[in-house]
Amino acid sequence: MKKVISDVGEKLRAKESKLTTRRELVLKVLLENNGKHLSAEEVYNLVKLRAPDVGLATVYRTLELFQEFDLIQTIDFGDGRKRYEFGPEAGENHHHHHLICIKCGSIIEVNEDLLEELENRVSKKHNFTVTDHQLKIFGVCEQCKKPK
Amino acid sequence: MKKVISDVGEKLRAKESKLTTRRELVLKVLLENNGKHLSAEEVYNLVKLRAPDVGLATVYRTLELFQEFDLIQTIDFGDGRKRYEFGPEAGENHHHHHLICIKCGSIIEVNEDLLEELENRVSKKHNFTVTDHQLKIFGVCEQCKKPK
DNA sequence: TTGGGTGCAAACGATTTGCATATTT
DNA sequence: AAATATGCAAATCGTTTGCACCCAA
Repeated sequence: MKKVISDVGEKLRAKESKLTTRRELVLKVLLENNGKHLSAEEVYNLVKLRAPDVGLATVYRTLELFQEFDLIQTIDFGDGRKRYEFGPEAGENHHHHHLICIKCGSIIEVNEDLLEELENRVSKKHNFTVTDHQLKIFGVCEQCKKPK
Repeated sequence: MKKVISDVGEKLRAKESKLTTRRELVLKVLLENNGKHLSAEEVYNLVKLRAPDVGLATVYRTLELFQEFDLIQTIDFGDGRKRYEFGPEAGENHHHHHLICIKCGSIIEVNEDLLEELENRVSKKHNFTVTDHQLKIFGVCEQCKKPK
């Protein structure tokens, strides 16, 4: 993790930005909760545990900054707030998808990427250069199917 | 279109709701602009042309009602507002996907659905019953690739 | 007449912004 | 010192809600 942080530091410095204590904390929180799809407020609360005087605005600004640097990705599960996750590893086409349970709201990550063929077809047909994609699959999860 | 409207009327009446003049106008606007992914405010403005005294709230309430009746679907292109579209034909698994140009923001609809195999795999693996899915493909559209 | 439907304005919740202050180099 | 970062509070923006009035069955 140290490596990630210093790498990020370099990236930021390259564009006259600083990796301040606050920003580093936001980054750590994101790293430590990788896969949890935190909302801005959740990040804020976690950061506040270690730096009780942070402002919510700083968290938002930091998240925006990280997005500009392609360090994090935002996802929208349709619950009215954006969620943030670290990665995907820069440049990689390392997509993962989400199963969203319409009963309990839980999110399951799926790491298979079977969209290549579809993408190829589509990009030929429409002369569209694909850079990214997002797939959300809605349904009912294992837990919610169990009879009680 | 008349048929659609009267069908909708029946559907609503079946659950002690009424297809009022206002609601019919909202429905017409949606039908006439099928494929345009209107936002609530856009619908509102179009309805206001024919009924200058509508309230924005009514439009929101109507859109919500139509959703409950599965008449329309909402999509979120990540621009901070929900967008609405008529269909898909009730019950059908008639999904279509969207190509979103990251330069000009235009949306291209794709009517192929090649996700079945992926869905099958995923639902077996996670014991997840799929009810719906949403695919957004980001990239650069034909227009935006043209040198000027 | 009775219950839903509607407009208006106020309320909301997530996010953004202005500004004066604090921090980093 | 110069420039960026930050906290706070106020502002925004899309959307929702409370309420008094309106309308259709």
